[in-house]
Amino acid sequence: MPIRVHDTLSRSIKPLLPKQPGAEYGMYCCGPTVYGPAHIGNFRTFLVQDVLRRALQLDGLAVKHVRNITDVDDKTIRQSQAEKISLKDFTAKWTKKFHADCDALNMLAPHVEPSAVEHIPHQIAMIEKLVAGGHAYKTGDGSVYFKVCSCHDYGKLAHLDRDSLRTQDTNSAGSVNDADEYERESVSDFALWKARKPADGENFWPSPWGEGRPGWHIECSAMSTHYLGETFDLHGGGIDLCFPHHENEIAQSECATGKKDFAAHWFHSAHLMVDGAKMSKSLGNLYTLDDLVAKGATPPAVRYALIAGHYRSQLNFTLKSVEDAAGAIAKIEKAATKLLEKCGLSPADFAPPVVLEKNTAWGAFLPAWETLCDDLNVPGALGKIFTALHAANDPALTVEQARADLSGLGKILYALGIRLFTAKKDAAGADEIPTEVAALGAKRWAAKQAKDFAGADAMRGELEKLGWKSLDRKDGYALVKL
RNA sequence: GGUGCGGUAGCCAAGUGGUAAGGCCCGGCUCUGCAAAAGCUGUAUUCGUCGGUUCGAUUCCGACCCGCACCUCCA
Repeated sequence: MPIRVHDTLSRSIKPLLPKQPGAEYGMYCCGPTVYGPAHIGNFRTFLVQDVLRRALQLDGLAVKHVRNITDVDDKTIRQSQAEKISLKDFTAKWTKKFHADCDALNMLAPHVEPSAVEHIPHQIAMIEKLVAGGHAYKTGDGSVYFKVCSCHDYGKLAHLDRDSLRTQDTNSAGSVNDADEYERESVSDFALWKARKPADGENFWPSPWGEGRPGWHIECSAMSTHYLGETFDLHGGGIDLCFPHHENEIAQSECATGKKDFAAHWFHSAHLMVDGAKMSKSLGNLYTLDDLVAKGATPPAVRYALIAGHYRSQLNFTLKSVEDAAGAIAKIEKAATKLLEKCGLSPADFAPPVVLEKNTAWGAFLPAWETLCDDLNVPGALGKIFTALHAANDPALTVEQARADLSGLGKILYALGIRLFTAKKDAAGADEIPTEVAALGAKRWAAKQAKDFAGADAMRGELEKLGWKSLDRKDGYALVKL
């Protein structure tokens, strides 16, 4: 059963299938502009794409995931100059940080991660095609603009009316769109190539139109078609990219190639809100992963919190949602541990996707998988996971059923990118029990066995002062850090 | 003004033309010397408001109220 998700172009839910059975499934996602640490809003989008990719792979598709790095624009240039380092060193630094955060959030690396700067020749080649085809023109300063009126179905993605576009003279920020200032023929025309300006410093490249740098939109068109072909399967990004970025990508790509189906499917995810408000620097609610970790959050819990809402709905992110997520993960771990015990396995054996027998079984987790396949309904799937987990706790469950359930759980958690038992591994070193604590624990246990409850309780108080507590069972106890 | 989305329990969040998944929190029970942990279990006569269609609507239609996003380089 193919995975079905919403397509922005047709405004409908469509199955995700390669053009021919067995063919590679090409998905292109607009990546980050590396001028600082990415914030959790960026990661929500990348995380949703990561879940989609994992699900597609689990469904048997040969996915080729391409996600670019935008490493030249006003912000990267301005910041690198401010720090007095080269653009290359500057963007390398933040690309590295981005990768580290992605790893922490358990995101699969894209198969190809092209840099915009390294693909300037491809961009120039595409611009040349557009100029030759009458879709672009050079202005007096050596810039090149895309001629929007040469593209008859411009606006088809965002469903915008071209006439209103051309007459619009202010943007949402209230600033005036002055066509004359840029020598543009129309305010809706956009830059393909930006002529070199003094403020660019050393950051310019040669082109048939003179020195300069590429416009933002052309980067993605050139890189996506270079790695995935002139028409490919799916293009994704945050909903804000729908217009103008994706609209412009469609226009320039289809005008350059002459083909009308640049991307077969447009996959957009809704924005993240923080504490009920739009994220913004001025509100001080623009969290990075490091910010959250500093507040005590763990990356797995952040991942869970960020994917726990449906991708087409705005998600209101709060610190409490991360705490709730940590509790939910712990609950899954407990139930998984029981299943593992039933099968005679240990948490160390659980590495999604769990390979048991042929690993084809879904067990009680089939409903969760089916829900995920239905427009990537992560919150619905999570609900079905917990329902299945309750059922799996039934003492009457056979080992055979437990193994099937474990296989299904491993697969659905793989799709969601939720790793279990990571905290224990990390804490193994940190939780080393100091000898005095161990001695005190043993003494308390002995007192308790001797029914000296007052003494035992007193020693429990001492343990707590040392930051430890004793979890007693019938046959023994375990010391854990508070 | 244009385009689009949403209002479901204390919080978060699915879903369906036939009388509301799940998570967090909270309550109860079991277990326990007491706790903790763990397991079980309980909590929306109700799904923004008002109409309409229907045997029946939270789910379809209309109106309204409220909130949100995008509208030229923000994921």
